[in-house]
Amino acid sequence: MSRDDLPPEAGDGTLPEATDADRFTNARAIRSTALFEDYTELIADLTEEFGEARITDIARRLGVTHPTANKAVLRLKREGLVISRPYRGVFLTEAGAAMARQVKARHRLVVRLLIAVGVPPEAAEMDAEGIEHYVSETTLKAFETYLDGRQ
Amino acid sequence: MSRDDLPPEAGDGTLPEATDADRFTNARAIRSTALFEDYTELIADLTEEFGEARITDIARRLGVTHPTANKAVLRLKREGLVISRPYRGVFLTEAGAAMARQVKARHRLVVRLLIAVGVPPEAAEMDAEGIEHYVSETTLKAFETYLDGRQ
DNA sequence: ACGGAAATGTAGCCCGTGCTATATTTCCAA
DNA sequence: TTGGAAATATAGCACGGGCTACATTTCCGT
Ligand SMILES: [Mn+2]
Ligand SMILES: [Mn+2]
Ligand SMILES: [Mn+2]
Ligand SMILES: [Mn+2]
Repeated sequence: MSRDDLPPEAGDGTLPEATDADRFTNARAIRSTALFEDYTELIADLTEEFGEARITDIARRLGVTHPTANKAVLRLKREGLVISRPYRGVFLTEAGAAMARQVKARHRLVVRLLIAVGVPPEAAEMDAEGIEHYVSETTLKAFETYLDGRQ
Repeated sequence: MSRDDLPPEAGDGTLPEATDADRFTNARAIRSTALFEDYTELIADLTEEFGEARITDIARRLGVTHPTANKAVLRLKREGLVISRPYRGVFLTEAGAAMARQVKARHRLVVRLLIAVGVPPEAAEMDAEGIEHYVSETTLKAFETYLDGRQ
């Protein structure tokens, strides 16, 4: 039952295959940023709609309590993604706005692709909320190419 | 700046749209089961390869330390997904095996679809590790239909 | 102008998911 | 057979991300 011989890399000179651990490690790394992505995207939406993003509105749209949203905003602030003053609205920094733009683009593209392969729009919108965070640049490019190529 | 008038449901008799909060709540729920899904799938793989799933092998394949894997196995045990005796291997219960089968099928289907729309296999495999957990039954069905329909 | 309602902030709890350090057990080779 | 290496278990720390309860501040209608 020896399994010490699982190839950590190929014996020859070739690049090692992306190992299982790489995949899982990648997924864990993404998981830790997914929440920030959802927050920045949402704050961008609210700011566009109302001129500011209030804690209460953020919390309601996310389906969490406001203390939860408040804590998350503190983390966002710590990471330099938003600015805010006590008892006032939350606003994206340039870094936050950049993240929001990128995430929103990914979100839309994922929804479009899902619909293009036959997923009902409702389900596409629902599933995309999770999927969007795990779609790499490479895959995004492929989605674009696919969508362009079909008319 | 009044936003108390955001429609919680449509004024008429129609079903309320899946609201933003629903989407995020759904994604949060899935996030909390994704780890179990990866573990059961991996334990099934190791069991098939070696006749048992050892903590060390689980940890190495996931790219975490063995105390982390050990703790996770305790949670899996608590949820009735695995059985194990101290200092021995880990084995799936019927429920765990069922989860593993379902997750593996989803994993493969997601990879196949990504490749079918032009994603390079390497990237497909990488991204699928995260995406797989967020694909609903409805979307899975659509993937199957799409893949069948293209020859 | 002010009093109550709404919004925001904070404290403190729970549990998950990672880690390091250390103890214990099992296994294998000499 | 036994001693050391490998595997496993456990303790304890950190932090994320959820909650409730309560304090504070802001806002608005009378
Ligand atoms: Mn999302
Ligand atoms: Mn999104
Ligand atoms: Mn996975
Ligand atoms: Mn998988």
